[in-house]
Amino acid sequence: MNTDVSEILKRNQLSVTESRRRILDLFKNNNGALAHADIEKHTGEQFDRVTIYRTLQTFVEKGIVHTIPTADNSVLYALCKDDCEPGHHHDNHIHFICDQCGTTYCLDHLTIPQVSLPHGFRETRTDLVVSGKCDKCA
Amino acid sequence: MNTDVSEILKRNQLSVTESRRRILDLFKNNNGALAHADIEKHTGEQFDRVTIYRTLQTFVEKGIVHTIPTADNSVLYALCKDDCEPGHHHDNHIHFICDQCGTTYCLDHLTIPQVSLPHGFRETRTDLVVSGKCDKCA
DNA sequence: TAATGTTTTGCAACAAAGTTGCAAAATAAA
DNA sequence: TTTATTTTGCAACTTTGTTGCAAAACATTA
Repeated sequence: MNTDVSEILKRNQLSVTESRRRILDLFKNNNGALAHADIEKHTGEQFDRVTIYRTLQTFVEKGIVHTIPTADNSVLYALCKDDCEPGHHHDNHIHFICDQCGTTYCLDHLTIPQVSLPHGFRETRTDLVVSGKCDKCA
Repeated sequence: MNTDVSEILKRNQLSVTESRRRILDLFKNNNGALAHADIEKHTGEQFDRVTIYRTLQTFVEKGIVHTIPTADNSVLYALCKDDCEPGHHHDNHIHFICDQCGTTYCLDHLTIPQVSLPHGFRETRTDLVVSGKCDKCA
């Protein structure tokens, strides 16, 4: 599985470092969104805060992960599907955040409906985030 | 117009103070969303940062303003329509944020479409935020 | 309108989140 | 293996938000 993540890094012209491998692995083995703090914990505080910030930023730029805006204003990151490219995300799916357990779900099968904007407005990104209680907490 | 905002404050069982009047007045005369920093500037740094935080929090609790989650993870606040009640917002409209000028529009006439969640998931809040270029910047 | 009780404000101190510059270490290329 | 490039970790800093508490502002009643 480490070979797996190494491949992804190489495909994105990134040098394969331990922090990048570990963090990307975390996303692969965790189908949900992760906050900066989650990553810090799950990696056993092995990496510097700054390194994690920079790694996440790099991943977003390369289209490996995308950010999710939340109502309580914390940044979440989740893996992109394969059709994302550097600088151009295609993550037009709906996100669900459970208020109780905090888990964030990428509802890949639910696409964001087309919004007909007023005249002259041009869309570049749309986020649809639902919060409430997930099936485990309801 | 100050009578106007005083009325709103009283209606919500809030004592009428200068900061509350000034900040609510700002929202009334600015049909768009405001960030904490905007309010600080527009009030000429007359009020303490803490006061502004607390005032905004109070307004959100009372259903006078609502928050808007943004992709770049800054909190925005906008006036609620009249049908909002304490602890229960009805701001199910779409928000548009212009990447260029930073203005946030409440697209009141565009309602958020119903999302059919997976079995067992219960919705309490839905945010749909579109970003791009507004009619003035496009 | 003056006196009283309650609420709100501003200050200080703190906590959390994120950024930047730079030398040392790790990775890639030769 | 050596050299060049990239990434990391540290330190210091900025920005954003929170909390406790005394002083000031507000609301209430007489």
